Amino acid sequence: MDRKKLILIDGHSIINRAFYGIPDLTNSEGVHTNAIYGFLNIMFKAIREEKPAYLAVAFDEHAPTFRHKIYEAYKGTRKPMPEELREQVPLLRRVLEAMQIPCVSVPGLEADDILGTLALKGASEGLEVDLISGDRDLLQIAREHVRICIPTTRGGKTFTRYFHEAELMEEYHVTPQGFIELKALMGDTSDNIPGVPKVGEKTAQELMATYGSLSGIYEHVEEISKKSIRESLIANRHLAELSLTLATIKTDCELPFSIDDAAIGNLFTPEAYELIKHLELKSFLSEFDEADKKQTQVKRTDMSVSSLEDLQDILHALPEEADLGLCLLTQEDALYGICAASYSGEEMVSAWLPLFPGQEEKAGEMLRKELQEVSFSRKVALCNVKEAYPYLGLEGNAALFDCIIGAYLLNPLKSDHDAESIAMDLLGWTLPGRKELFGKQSLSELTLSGSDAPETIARNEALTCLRALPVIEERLQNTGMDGIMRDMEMPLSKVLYDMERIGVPVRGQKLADFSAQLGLRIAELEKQIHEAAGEKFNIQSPKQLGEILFDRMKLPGGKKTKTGYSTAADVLEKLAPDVPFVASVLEYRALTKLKSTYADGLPAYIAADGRIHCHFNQTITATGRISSSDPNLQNIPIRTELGRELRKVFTAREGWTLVDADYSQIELRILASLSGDEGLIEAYRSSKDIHRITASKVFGIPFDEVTDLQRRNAKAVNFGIVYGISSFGLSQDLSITRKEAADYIEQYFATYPGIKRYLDHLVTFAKEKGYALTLFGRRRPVPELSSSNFMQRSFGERVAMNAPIQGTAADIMKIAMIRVWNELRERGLKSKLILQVHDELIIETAPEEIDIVRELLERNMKNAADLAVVLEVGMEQGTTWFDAH
DNA sequence: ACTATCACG
DNA sequence: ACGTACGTGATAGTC
Repeated sequence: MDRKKLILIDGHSIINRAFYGIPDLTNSEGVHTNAIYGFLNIMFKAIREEKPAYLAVAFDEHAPTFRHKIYEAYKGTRKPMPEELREQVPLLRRVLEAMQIPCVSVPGLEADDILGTLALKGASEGLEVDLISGDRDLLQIAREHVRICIPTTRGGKTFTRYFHEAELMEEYHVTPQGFIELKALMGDTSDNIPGVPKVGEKTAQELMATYGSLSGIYEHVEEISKKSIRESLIANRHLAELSLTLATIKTDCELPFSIDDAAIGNLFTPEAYELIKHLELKSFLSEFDEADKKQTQVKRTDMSVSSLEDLQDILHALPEEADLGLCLLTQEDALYGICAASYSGEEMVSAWLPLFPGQEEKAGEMLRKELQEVSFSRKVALCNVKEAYPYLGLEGNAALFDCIIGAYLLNPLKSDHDAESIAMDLLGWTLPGRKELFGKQSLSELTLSGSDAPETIARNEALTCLRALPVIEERLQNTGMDGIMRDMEMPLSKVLYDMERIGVPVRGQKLADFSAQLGLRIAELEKQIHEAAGEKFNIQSPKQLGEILFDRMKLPGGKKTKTGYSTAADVLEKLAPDVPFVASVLEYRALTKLKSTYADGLPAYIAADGRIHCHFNQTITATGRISSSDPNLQNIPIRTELGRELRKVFTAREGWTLVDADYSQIELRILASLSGDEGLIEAYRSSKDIHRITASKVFGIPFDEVTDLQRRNAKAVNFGIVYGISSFGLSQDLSITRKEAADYIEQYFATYPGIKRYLDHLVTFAKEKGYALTLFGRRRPVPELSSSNFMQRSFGERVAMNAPIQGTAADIMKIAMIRVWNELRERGLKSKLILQVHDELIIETAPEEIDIVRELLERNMKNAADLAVVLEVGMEQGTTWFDAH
């Protein structure tokens, strides 16, 4: 006979996990909801999978409690609960109550003890018990009919590890009782368990493995070979015994609660619906709504296809207007399979075709023919469209829709977007992710072993795209971002793909020469530094360097970070003028940075064609900028003379030229235009040096009498404004007092009152709406604005001021890139866009096209937006990037 | 896996 | 009183 299931949840442990595992979420009133969201996710997942008859959640009476606070000598080291989490606990309890799920808490009892007691009670009453906790302490409760479930949340995805006695034995080589004794030996500062001094994790495990139990260890204590361990064990026997008591979870508490009270009734009550709706946890509402519920359970048919021809027939037979979900399963430029999903009446159908090496070409041909070369427009939804372009091509009539990009636009704060998180967030589907299904195996390994994981992933991804497409489209429309998706991001994805494909030409030999040259100087410096210090140490270790500088050499200015002294450049620079040693360290730092990151780091990325094909990431930044990685070509040195030398290795192909165009002060010009401040707009119309004009106006002196220092200060204020000015930040940058910085800012705002009005408006707007907007309607949520924490809130205010400016600049550059790229193609030019560095574009240009390219670059960049001020573009050219910028 | 540092806009 | 400029990615050291 099957035993019924009881699920017990460790309330505080799981809500903590959820809080730290899920990015900040708020409803439109600013109530934080990420922990509630994560908790409910874990709970619903368990309910779906285990179909329990009973469910209860245990809480400590006062959060956070310190376990065993009777033992005063060992003060707790647990951090206090952040306000953003604290406020969610009572809300969660209300939701649970509304769902008629009992929350058990008893004054004077730890949640652990309640859970232990209930688990054993449930098991003895004939139930199968699942105990869900993020806390490994509960592992000691594992036994027959009691399973410990530990969920892990990463980037919004949740998976669970299950522990019976066997798994415990496998991982820790102990029984549940042994687990308590293990912990008693090694101690646990977060639970205030002292443990035996000198015995850490390793020793404790060895001892337990050898003697089997704590009493076994003490029976044979004289046999322990390590003297220090043996003596500590003997001397601290009382601590071991105390720790054992402290580490043991009670299983025999008197509880005013019986298992019957945990019987699951109707979870989906109207009260719970209202609460969840108010919290705007929309993905859970579908659990409530019967109609929605049916919709997510649309019938699906999985077709297996054995040849490209068969797949082609299926695609060919589809109605012309039918939208598609598509997954091209790729890894490292190889195609492992194709899955297409569509509707057949009310039903969803997915067709999966595994592929073998060598079939790429034919597969691409077929896909282009059936999906792209059609004479009507159909929507094809997929994930990571850049990876599909090699097969689908850049031409084509079907409207490609990248769900990942759509999901990014809807929430650019989320760390990584993938099909599984889209399925969860937008469809309420709980799907296994690649990490779970693939483990550490590659696609080629999985294919060889005949695993069905690739098929599962591909089908789920294609179906998710098919179903998520209308949801994302609707949300983009509701948020006014459908235009950005269609006219900016999707076209841009082609441009970025093409730039990645073409790559950037790099001279490997020059890098090697530069590396050798740096190596010589680094060796000299290293010798010099070690001699001056009087001992050899690792200069690259902030810890060791800090000790030498501030403990041994007694230099002023110690302490800054949590871990110890700060040895950051701005700290050292204040010491450098007086201390040659410090100057050497700074030079050493600069040179090793150049060597390791660039001179030695870049060659690994040079492909067989002599070029670097970096990734231009379209779904990373909070503001809408592109980022570059593997390698990052957007942070190649320029600010120092030596670093700048590196740019000489970026050399156009034989006979060609790099044409480099950059926007001049684009962010400040955007600020002038968006704020409508007449002073700043007029300043730009006069087309004189903007920082000098600002200095002249702010300090009230004639333009020609502005000193270099005054100009530099004005420039710093201009920058500061764009970052969301604060007197502290400015004072740091200029090495002046906060008061002086505040005076500058006040003067600045008096000079340009429109700027002040505009920045205030941006903060008010973001506070009201919960997000910041660019000129083109791109959103950035700013949940920090409703934080009760001053620091966080101030950060939110700066973000509210910066995001529209930085984001609008990013939008304008994206428009320019699309136009430049299109024109290059339409005119059949050979020259190629190869690099973007936020306000700079580089085109590798054929000799006969230089004039054409210069003209079209400048025109398209200038006209990308119609602002109240001109978008000035600077233009240079040269054989190398050094000469062209 | 996390922190400190530093390269760029 | 709080302790910071905005946005990224790579490397080395530390735990």
